[in-house]
Amino acid sequence: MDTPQKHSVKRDAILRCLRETDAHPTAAWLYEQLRRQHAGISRATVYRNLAQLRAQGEIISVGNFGGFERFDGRTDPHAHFVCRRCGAVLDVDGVGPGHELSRETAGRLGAEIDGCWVLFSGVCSDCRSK
Amino acid sequence: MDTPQKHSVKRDAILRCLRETDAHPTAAWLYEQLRRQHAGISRATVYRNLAQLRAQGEIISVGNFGGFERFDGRTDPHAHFVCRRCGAVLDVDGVGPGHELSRETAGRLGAEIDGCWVLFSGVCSDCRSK
DNA sequence: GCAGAAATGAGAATGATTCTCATTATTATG
DNA sequence: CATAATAATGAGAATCATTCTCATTTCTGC
Repeated sequence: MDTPQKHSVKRDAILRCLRETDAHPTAAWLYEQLRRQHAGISRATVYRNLAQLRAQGEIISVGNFGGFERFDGRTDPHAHFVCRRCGAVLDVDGVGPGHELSRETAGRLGAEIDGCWVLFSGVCSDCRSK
Repeated sequence: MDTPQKHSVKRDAILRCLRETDAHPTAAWLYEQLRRQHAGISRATVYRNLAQLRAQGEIISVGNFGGFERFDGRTDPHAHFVCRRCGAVLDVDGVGPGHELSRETAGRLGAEIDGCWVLFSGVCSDCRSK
């Protein structure tokens, strides 16, 4: 019951592309990449499939930074760091409210929690040394 | 050295408006509120002053949800919860990587960290009981 | 009061994302 | 294998929150 989807070469390619990088790309970046292998691919296809993959839980959105949504092929719980100078988004492992904290928060709010994002911002190593 | 700004009635009103609510409003919502007290106020003024207040650290942005940026007049460290059904954004206190964890993360990344966001998503109490 | 800096309003411009719709794959079925 | 039903796609138009422009007004220090 998890992936009752029919086959789509484009969607597969988008997912593969997203899993092969840790750059947390934008839709525009993915579009440029996919254009190489799939001449004539449309932006609409990229956006549509990103939305669908996210709805299926195959990918997540890290957030919207500077007007650009950033996607991630990693779906296991992990945090992120965004550099406000160059815009790079880095993975941060071993940080963040785990299931326990989410459960506690859910109880307090009377809400059903199904997602948690932890984001740090600052200036990355590369930008600091410039 | 914190607020070397000159006086601006509009900016003061925006800040006051934002501090009087815990709804984490959008720019559009603030614009509608401010129109009542300040007839003829322009959207540009709202956006410009929000940007300036954020740059000064007087307010923060909770994030961009559904294409709308949500602002918060509370600047002390606290987490948020966003309902993916109704879009409500709620404050969540007593959660989140504190300064210690940020310092640890910063060390690992070689980065300078100056901000941290913790966001939960799910279905809020109100929406669940419907 | 006066000059310079900052703020403002009105509306145009921007640009990422979404939508439309005709066409083309893909799947299920007889 | 046809063939109908469903899903995916491309091209480009449409959306719409946000930003920009620029002429005008307000504020500040002197």
